[in-house]
Amino acid sequence: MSRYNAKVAERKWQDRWAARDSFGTPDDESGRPRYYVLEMFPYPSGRIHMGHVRNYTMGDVVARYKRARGFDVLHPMGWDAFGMPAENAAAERKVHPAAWTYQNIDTMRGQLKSLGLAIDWKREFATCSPDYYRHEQALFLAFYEAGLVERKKSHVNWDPVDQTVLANEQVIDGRGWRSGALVELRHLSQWFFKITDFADDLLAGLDTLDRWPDKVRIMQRNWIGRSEGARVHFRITGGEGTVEVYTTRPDTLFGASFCAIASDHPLSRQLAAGNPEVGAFIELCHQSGTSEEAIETAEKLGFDTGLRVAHPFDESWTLPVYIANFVLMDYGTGAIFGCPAHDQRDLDFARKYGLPVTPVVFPEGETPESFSVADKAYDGDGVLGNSRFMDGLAVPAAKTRVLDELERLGAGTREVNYRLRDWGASRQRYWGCPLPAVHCEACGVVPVPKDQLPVLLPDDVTFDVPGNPLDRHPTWKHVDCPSCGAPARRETDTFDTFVDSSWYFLRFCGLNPDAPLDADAVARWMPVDQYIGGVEHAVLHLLYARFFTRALQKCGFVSMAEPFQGLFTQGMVNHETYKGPDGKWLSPEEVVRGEAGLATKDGQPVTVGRSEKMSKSKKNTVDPTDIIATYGADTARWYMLSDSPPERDLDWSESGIEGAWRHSQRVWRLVSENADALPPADAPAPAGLGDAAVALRRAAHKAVKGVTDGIENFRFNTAVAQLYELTNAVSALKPADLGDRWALREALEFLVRLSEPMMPHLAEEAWEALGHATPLVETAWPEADPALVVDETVKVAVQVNGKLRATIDLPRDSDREAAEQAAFAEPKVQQAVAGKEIRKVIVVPGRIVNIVA
RNA sequence: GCGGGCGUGGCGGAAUUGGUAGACGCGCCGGACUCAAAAUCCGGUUCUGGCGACAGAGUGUCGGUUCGAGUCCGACCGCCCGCACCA
Repeated sequence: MSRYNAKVAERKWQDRWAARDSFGTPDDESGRPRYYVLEMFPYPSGRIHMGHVRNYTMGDVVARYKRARGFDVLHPMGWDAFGMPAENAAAERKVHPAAWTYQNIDTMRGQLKSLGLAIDWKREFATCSPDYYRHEQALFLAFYEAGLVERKKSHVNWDPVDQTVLANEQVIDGRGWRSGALVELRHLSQWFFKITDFADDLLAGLDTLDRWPDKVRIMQRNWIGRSEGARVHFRITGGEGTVEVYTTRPDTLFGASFCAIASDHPLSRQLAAGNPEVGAFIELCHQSGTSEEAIETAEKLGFDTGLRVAHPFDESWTLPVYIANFVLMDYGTGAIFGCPAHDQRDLDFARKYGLPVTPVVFPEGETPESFSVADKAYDGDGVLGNSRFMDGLAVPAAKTRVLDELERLGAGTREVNYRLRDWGASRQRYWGCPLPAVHCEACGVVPVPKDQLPVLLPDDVTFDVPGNPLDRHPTWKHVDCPSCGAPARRETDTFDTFVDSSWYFLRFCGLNPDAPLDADAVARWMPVDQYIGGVEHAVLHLLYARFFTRALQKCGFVSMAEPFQGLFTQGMVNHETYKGPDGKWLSPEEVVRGEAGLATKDGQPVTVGRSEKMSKSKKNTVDPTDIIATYGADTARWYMLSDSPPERDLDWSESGIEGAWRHSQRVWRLVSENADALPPADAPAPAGLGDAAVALRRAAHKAVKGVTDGIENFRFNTAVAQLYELTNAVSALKPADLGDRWALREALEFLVRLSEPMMPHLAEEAWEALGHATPLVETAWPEADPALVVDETVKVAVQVNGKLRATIDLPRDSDREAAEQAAFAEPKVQQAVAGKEIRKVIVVPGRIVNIVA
């Protein structure tokens, strides 16, 4: 018997699959059902990490399984290749972003191929290739014509020292990551996709996505954030104009004690012009960075403008107007009214600035006399009080009433509002798809005509100074206006990389050289049947891709609105963290397992931290290449699927991977030890199988059902457990006669066939050893015999007052009476009910008998 | 801060969706084989008490619904993810 040599066998089968084009995409009308499985394509960061291995292994299991079930499968791979890290590398290491990116792609392609993935590599592309992004530019022009593109001002993080726009992740505690300077908020004209045009449709579409995780749908629903409320006009007293306030709680208007406007509200800016103190406060507000998180967690600050506004229902009641750092200009009208009694943030604000707190909603049993608010706002249901015409009404009725009243008086209107903002899609960076537009003094903004595409990125750029290399390129931006021919300036913004990933799944259907999409191919393959990726993309990427598909539908490119029929979000790969005596992080290779626990190689004690996402900064990474070199791809794949449920985080452990490796060796041993003694591959079942043979057959057919169900339901860990059980059953049988050996062949063949999606190379090698000339990838999935899947007898639990007292074996179809009788016959049961009155007997056939005494 | 999720033996987890909690794997303990070790094979392994048969407790915490709760409801605690220029 030979030991299984993973290195040799994996190479052999990868070559053989490639030679047979085993994973090519059938593009003819085969009549077979089609299945499109896609994993989120990777950013070519340098090397693959375990998260990639997990993601692509899961997709590969689905792809191989569906192929075995007779589907034509599309399973492609590409590269999300534009983005900031390439520019950072360019600045730090003087390597061109393109060179860096393509080098990384080569490395990572090699690593992925070593995993033996069932991918059609002929469809590979990188989004940074002009062959891809020229089509993206064409799509942009179509969107522009369809009115889905808009230019408007929005704010960015500006680093005043580096003179550059910062991404949110480059802002640390309100300072630029390189310069350390306090960031400023700047307004720039930017390009937007009008995703808000589709807000209602994106919301409604969620209800049709029944193969998406509920949590993702809930997150998207909350992100879109549709709310029904009111726009209320607060007239400025002793001056001109109104403050327009959006609220979802107009019922609490009589509890108002102030109004607050955003720091970049037009009124704030107007006031700043005449008052340097206001200007200084606004500047203070702008020093936290633009992220919502930074704004929301910053200390709540307000500035009393001295302005007062009249209450919409009482001219004589005036409220102060504050500028507040927690009011967002992007949401609603950029102004709120504060009702401290019923909103925690307003309450904190009111306490800080000494503003009145008047409760107007009272929980059941409370009255305006009995109820007061101390340091906790009341945001529950109740009945209105202190509220004039709303007194005595419940909250929903009060809302209707106050809206009617506002509209009657012309003091406000009903308004539906969305939290969702338009998609700001332009970036002041080099390594992205150039935005095909020209700025002309006479004609304004002019899109680049279709026949002048692509707008190519210039190669000769430098990264020695911060800022956008396109902007300071000596010649690139100087062009003639496509409209009037006068000298003009090319747009130097590039696309947000989310644009690239919003249509790549459509491009995979068919690489049409002449157009962005191949309509027939898209119709054939879309929508994606199963999309797999991390939850971190639950909102942005997935929402943008849904928007893009709708926009493409509107422009006539595709016929469907929803790109991803099934979605699965997998967990991260974690690893323990280690620290040496000096408090510095240690990598797993630097740590050895000694007698007294973990230590460094020179005997220093090691502190073991909890398991966290693998990251370079904590040095708790494990390189897949090392694992594949040591154990083989199959073992790595198997471990990725075993133990942890796919949606949950997986803890990488050395002993776990060794367990997986032992299993692969065990399967190989069982096959190679038995192969010679087995009856031929297609021998008919001999008559009169013994008990052991029948028992093994039952185990084998149950495994077929269990593994099939596990894969279908994305419960790969339970599928793996089924295969372990089958392996145990196979190794338990010591064949005594031909019948045993026949059953052994069946069980071994099932084991190998069912293992193929998880460990394809070993399965192929074992299949060949079992005497098969046709590779497994061309062999159908087995069918379980229903008669062998169910047992003849079932174990039924007998409880007395909910406590387990006995278990009884009963024929599968026993009725209630038989179960009850057998239960009472048990001595333990007799003992437990002795001297008690039987009040009730609950029988769940095949499950449980519960005697209530 | 807001939104979403998760929590079960020493560890990763399973539990036909309200019906025997702990499948399967890891680790550990004991045994076989071996001069020895590795590898492999067999047995045991939730906790507490007991030599034992057995008894009791037990799914983050507290409470509730039910004949019956890991599963449903309420409150709390802890951890993780996202927050619009990271991808």
